[in-house]
Amino acid sequence: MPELPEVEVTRQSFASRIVGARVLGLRLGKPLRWPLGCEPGSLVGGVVGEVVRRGKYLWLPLHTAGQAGVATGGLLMHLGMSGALSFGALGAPGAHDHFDLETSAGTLRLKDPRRFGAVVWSSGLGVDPAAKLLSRLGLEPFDSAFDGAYLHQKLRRRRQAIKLVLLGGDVVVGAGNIYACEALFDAGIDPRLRSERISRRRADLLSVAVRETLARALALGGSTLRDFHDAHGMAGAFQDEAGVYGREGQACRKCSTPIRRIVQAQRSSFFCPQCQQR
DNA sequence: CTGGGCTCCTGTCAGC
DNA sequence: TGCTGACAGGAGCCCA
Repeated sequence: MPELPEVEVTRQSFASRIVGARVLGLRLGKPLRWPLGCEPGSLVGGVVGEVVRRGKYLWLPLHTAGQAGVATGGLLMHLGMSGALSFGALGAPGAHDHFDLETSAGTLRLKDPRRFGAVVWSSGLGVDPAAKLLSRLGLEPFDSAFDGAYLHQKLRRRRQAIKLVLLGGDVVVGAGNIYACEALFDAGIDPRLRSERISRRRADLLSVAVRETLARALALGGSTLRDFHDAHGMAGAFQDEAGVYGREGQACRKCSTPIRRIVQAQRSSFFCPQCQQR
C-alpha cells in the first residue's frame, strides 16, 4: 500500500492527536519484519513527541523521564506492503493487528496482514539498527536540493534501469511502484532506460515529475487500491486518475496507444510505448 | 561499489 | 465449489 503520499497522509491524520500523550502499554501480535528491540514495559510512561516522516518511515519520538533527566528515543515505524495505522478509541484487536501502542489519548494500532512492516525502538543516537535503516536514504523529493542537477549527477554512474533506481530509495525517497511508473509517464521516459543515459534535460523533467506526482497524490489522500486508509479510516482517490498504473491494455490518456505491462525486478512496470521513449 | 535475485507473509482473483 | 498459480502498494540481504 504505502508510498510517500500514503505514509504522509497517515501521519497527518493522527500526529496532532497523539502528541503529548503518555504511553500506558504495548501489545504485540505476531512478529513483524524485525523485533521491537526493547522491553515493551520500558516504554510505559513515555510522552509522545512530534511524529515526523522520513521517506516511507514514521518516527514517533518518546521522552521518558528517569533519574538522569529526560531520555529521548522513539519508535521507527514502516508500513511495509500491507500495513495501515489506526488511532483512537479502538476495540479488541483483530487477527492482523500486530502492534498496539496504548496511550492516554487513544490507541495507535498497526494492522499488517503480510507483516512486511516493522516497529523498531531506537535510542535516537544514530548507532542502532533503526538508525542504519535511515542512513541509506536519499533526498526527500520536496527538499529544494532535489533538482535536475542533483538527479543527473546521481544517475550518471548508474547502469540500472531508471525505474529500479527510483524504487531503490537511495537517490530520492518516496516513490514506490505506483508513483515511479506515474512519474516516468509524466516525464516521457521509458522505465527500462539505463539511468546513465538520461540527459540533464530529462533529469530536470524527471525531478519535477517525481515531485509533482507525489504532491498530487498527497493532495488526493493517496491511492487506495484495495484497503488503504489513513488513521481516520479515510480512503485515497489518486488511483482513479493514474495515467498508466494498473491500466495494461487500456488507451493512453495522451495518445490512445494501449498501455503495456512489463516485469522489472519481479515487479510490474506500466508505461505507454508511444509517449515514453528510451 | 554495482546490480541481480531471493526472501519474508497473507490475501485475492482469474482460470480451469 | 475447489484447487492452483499469478500477483500485490516494500526493501534488506547475500552473492557474483
